[in-house]
Amino acid sequence: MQQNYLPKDIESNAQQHWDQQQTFRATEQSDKPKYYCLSMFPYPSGKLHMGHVRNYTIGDVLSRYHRMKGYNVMQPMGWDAFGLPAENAALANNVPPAAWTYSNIAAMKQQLQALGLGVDWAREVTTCKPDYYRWEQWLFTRLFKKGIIYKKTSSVNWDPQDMTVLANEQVIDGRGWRSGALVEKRDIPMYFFRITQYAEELLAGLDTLPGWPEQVKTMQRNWIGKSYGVRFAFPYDLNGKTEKLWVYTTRADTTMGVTFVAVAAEHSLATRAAQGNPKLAEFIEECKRGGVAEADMATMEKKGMPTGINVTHPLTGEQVPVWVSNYVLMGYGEGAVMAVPAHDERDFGFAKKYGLLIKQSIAVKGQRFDDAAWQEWYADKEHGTCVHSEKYDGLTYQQAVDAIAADLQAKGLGEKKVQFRLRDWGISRQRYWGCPIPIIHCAKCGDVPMPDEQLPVVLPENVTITGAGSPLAKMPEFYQTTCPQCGGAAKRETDTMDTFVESSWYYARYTSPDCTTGMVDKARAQNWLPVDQYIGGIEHAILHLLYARFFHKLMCDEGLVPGDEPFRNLLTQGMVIAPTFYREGTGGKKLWINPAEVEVKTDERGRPVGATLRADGQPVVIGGTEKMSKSKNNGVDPQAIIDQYGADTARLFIMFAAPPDQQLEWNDAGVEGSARFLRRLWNYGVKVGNGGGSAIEAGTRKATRFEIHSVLKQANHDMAKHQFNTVASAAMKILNALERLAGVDDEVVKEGLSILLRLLSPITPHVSHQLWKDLGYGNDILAAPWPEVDEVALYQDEIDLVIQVNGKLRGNLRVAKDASQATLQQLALAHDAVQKLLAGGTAKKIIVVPGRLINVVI
RNA sequence: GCCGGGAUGGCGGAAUUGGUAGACGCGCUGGACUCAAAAUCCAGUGUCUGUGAGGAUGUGAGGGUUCGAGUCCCUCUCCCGGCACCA
Repeated sequence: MQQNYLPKDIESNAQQHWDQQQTFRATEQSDKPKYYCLSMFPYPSGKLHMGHVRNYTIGDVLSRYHRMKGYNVMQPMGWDAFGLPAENAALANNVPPAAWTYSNIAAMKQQLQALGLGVDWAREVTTCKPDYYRWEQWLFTRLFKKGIIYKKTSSVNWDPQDMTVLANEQVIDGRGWRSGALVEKRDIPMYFFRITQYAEELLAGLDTLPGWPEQVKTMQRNWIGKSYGVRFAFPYDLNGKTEKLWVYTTRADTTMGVTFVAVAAEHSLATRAAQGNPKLAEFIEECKRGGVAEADMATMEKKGMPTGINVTHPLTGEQVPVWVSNYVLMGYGEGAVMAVPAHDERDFGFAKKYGLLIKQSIAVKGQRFDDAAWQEWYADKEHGTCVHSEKYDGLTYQQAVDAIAADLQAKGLGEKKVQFRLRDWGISRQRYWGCPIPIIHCAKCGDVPMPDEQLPVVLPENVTITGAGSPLAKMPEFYQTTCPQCGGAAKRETDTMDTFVESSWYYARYTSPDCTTGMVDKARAQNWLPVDQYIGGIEHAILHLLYARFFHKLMCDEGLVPGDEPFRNLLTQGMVIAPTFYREGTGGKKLWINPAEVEVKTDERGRPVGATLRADGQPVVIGGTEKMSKSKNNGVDPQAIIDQYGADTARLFIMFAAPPDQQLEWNDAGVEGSARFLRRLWNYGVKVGNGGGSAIEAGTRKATRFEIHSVLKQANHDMAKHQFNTVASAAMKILNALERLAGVDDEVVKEGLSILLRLLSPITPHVSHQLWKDLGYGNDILAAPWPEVDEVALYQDEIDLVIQVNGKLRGNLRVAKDASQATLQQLALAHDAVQKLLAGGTAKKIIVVPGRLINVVI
């Protein structure tokens, strides 16, 4: 046995052992229950970051823990390989996206393997390879024929200088990130998944997922946004014909308070009104400026302009003006809203700004409307009743909605309607590095899906990226083709798919990554699905997880996968954040400095008082602590830690630092502490191996066993709830307890160390593996059972109780375990501290919490 | 703006879910070992006050419920994530 802790040797030995034994190859032939443990696959950016280390360590801890608990574990890994950064890298370094991606994959795979993850690499999936995306294209054609995929126009960010479509991320303060030109909205044709058809199912499915965090389910529910309302029309006259302006509202009870109607700038009525109204046309143009991101739209100053068109209120017959406004979104409902300034905060603000009429139609307990400022109760639908609403006066919310909906229906002008906030999923991207959309445009036959036998449509990999439009659109050899239906000349679609499509079904492909006859091999998919544990960043709470759930339902409809939901249990990990440092450059521009190059000075209490750059010893400014990012240069490279301390230290630190679902602040100092613990563990192992020391006395042995099993009990509880930081702390407590013992030649040491090594092995598998073998516990710790608590060791006949007076701690009391309430009350009253505070008086009340405390109220 | 989270010593965090606030670790202070340093080991470490035993105070701010609140309720502040083309 090595005298010193040498992580490099230990780790390569352990990894070799797992390789040779093919320990992590997962097979379907097993009599154990299956456990499919999946971490969100990485985008191959080139280097592992701390978020990856955290994500994959969590997954590996759960995998190894379940393996020891007797499960047949499958933990796969792959690459979310298509995406925008590859095109950006191509622009910056003049490397084809494919070459860049493949070399990143090779580098990251090596890093992941160095972490010692128990991954079945035989199941590796790479989404940019035709053997993967051909099945995505296959599903696309199926869904296109079924009508689940359809085509319509939609708004994108347009850079008028670079003549290219920009991602929201590439729009900075309303300008293109490279050109600096003001971005415009532009309507282009795109393919959409009809996810709204599954809205009800996606919503209901959330109730079948007790293993998901409540916050994620709440976010998804709100995102789907089911609302019960009324869709109705304001009739108006157009060239002698009666037209209808449709709106949707969840507050039909306030219909009598409508004073205007607002439509989105893209609404057909706005377009029509702008003809012959240059000012309005100009305003609509102005609304088209800026990007399409909702956060920007919603924080914009609310602006509007009258159309000059009046419509008829369907109940009162009054004329109400129609306004165009930037606060109405074309994508939701009808792209038009009835405005009730008295009972909607946004309408109120708008009406105040433009001097529009405000008409109260609801009152809570007779309260009078005051149009000077917005009051909470204006929008109170629980307690309000209709006022100034003619025949509806006195009705409550539900009564008024029912009555008004019925009247509108009788007039043929509306009806109750369930509406979803969820929009159909647009998947066309005007980019190169993505999965080609398998459609051929034929002048005669229209949009023709590729026949199965012609799939895949292979993406050419040797291209030059210019930043202006997709290279595919400039490659006749790619787009010139013939129509599969009529055989005439036709043009291949040059848009690619949203990369969310690839990440929506990879979890299923892992079950049979080699399948050449379909998306998945049904038998193997049936064996492994659903995923038992999914682990990934909280930032994926809505989009990715919703799309993957949607895809599972689509694949289920194709008979490919079992069940309704893909992920039984979900663990959302918090982000890794780090301090930022900078210096002011010319013009106040901040030059960000990596934490690794900075020396932080602290005072004698350890408080940071300043920081200097190691290179020149001159001060730098300490910025905030933020999400690790390239732009703030505060990313910490995990490789440096693995190289210096080994993978076990890196894994232990990241697990010990915080519970997995919590945000984690990176701090190098803690790494040192984790390394120190593993060194201590190793040294203790060496000491036990050598044997010796004084004999352990029976009382000490009993107390130590009590301590170890108490800690184990808590640790097992924490493990079950995925609180790995306290599991690590439990391991430290056990080592502390063992080190306090005078000798090592004792059963309690053998037992304690065996518990400690097994408890630690999911977190620090290499050192645990080596010590387990070296100390003769067995050949492979992974084959050992998970340690269980010996309840006998936990038996005590006396316990400590806390004595409180008026809820404040005043003393302790050692009592027999089964002492009666009366005895305890008596003992408490007799306690010195209680006597002193009672000062001869009597206690008002004595509260006994069994096994915990006695509170004397005086 | 909307939706979802979070805030506990100098720092990361713990608290058996309403019952001893600060486990475990980092840092810091003092000591041992050493020619010295590193490493290691021992002791101390929320704040204020007191020579001391002790006392007071303390979980973002303010209020409330309770014998008892970090935990429950109300109001507020700040920070973080998402907002449909970053992944």
